[in-house]
Amino acid sequence: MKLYNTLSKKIEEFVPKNAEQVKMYTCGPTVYHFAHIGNLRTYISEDVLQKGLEYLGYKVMRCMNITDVGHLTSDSDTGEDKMVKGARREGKTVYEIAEFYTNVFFEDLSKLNIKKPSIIEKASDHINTYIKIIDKLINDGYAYLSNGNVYFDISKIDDYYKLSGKNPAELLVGVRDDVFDDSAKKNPGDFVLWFTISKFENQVMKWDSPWGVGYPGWHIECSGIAYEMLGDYLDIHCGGVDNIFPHHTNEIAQSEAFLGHKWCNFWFHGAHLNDKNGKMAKSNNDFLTLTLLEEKGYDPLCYRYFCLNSHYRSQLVFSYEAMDIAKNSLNKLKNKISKLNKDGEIDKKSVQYYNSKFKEAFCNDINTSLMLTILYDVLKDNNINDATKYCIVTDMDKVFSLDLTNNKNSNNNISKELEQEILKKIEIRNIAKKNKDFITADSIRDYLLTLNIRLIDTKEGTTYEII
RNA sequence: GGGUCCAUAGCCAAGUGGUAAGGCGUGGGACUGCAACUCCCUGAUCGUUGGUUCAAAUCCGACUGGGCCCUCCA
Repeated sequence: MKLYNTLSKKIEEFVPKNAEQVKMYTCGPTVYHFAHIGNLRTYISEDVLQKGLEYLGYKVMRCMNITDVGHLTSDSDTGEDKMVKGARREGKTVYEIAEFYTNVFFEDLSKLNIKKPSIIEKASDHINTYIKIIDKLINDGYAYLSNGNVYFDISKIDDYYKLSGKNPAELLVGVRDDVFDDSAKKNPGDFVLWFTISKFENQVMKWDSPWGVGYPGWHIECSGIAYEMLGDYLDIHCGGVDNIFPHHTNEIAQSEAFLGHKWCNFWFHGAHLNDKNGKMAKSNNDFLTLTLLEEKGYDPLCYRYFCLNSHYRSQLVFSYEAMDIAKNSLNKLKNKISKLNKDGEIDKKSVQYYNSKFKEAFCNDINTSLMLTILYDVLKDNNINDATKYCIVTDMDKVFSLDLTNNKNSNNNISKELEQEILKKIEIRNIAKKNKDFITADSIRDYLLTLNIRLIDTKEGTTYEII
């Protein structure tokens, strides 16, 4: 398949080291707050990537970290740990905060039909690995101790800026106001591998290390977990574009210095979700959560559809108008599919034809928009029967994961009592219609609509559907 | 200041040199007591401007307008 690689800035043929298995690493959340829907967009993109690869026949071994420690508001040694900040905000311990938001995160994934990675590791469970790596980096001259912290010396790496494409000579350090120059660093771009207690009095999670009691820097956790769980080589590393610099840049520096060889061939980055004013970020405290969307009447899968309609490398602008469109489109789509007659002989040639079109679109740098178009093409195709269409749709939904064939609002899901009541009302309405008492007839129709039950009048009689 | 990406109909969006996919909406029609649902029909020469080419939305330049990054962030 063809996939854009941030490392080369080109679309390349994706080839895993092992022909059948893909080792995929995904940067997970820092569990100090709710995930916002922009965060979730990246996980949706990664989910489509994983499922698409599986659709092509690969076995995907996917690992994700949960950051529950050592993630500072700033990477210089000022600022405050996010976990500590979250804990103080809510009057809980950092452990409670981590557990609570980890669970909420998994619930969000589940609502969006995102497959949970088979390997999920907490940052705090791999301290020994970080220590082992840092120790070797110091011994090999890549890292140094200064003012109580261990720093990575970026001058020891030839192409440190390769992933980010930045020009070091023109890079301004500390463009942002809240970033301070750390005089303990040899180079302004050096980053912390291990903090000691001397820097933070209020850090709760801390461990003993050869350099004193403290905690790991943010970047080392992904390198450590990936190394321990997936070994010396990665096929693809994923994350949001904001991670390109510095997080992924630093991961490459650490991991390759430690391993002594190239670590990961492919870097996959999802573009951001913006609102009309630009970036949606947690820091402005006014971010949209999946729960909020649900409260406003949007099924989480509408959001998934919304994301699938655009390309993962294009910035996407969120608006309620766009959500309404997605909701409407998905409903219509599901409605059409639910009316397909599943009985009949399946035309294998057509199945194969559309499968290959579908794969082709996926293999073209994950063109989800085109994949959806193919789905619509299938439904419109007059040369194939319903059973064949149903078969193809079911197959495609392995990647889409939009619950296309299982309608939650199916009429089967209502109680017998309600069903009886509806049928009785329909009967009364029929009589009213016969007597040209349209006021009564329409009031029944309107009443049922308030219960999200829509009457459908056909020549054969009146039926209903749950909307 | 440096870097980078983008600009296609009302909205979302595909398109990677040969004369503009798809979805939603809108308008019209069929159906209906009226509607809803469903079905049929319906729209753009691709930000502006130069250039390369037999041929450009697609390549190059300029301009305009945006987004993002430059150690919080998916």
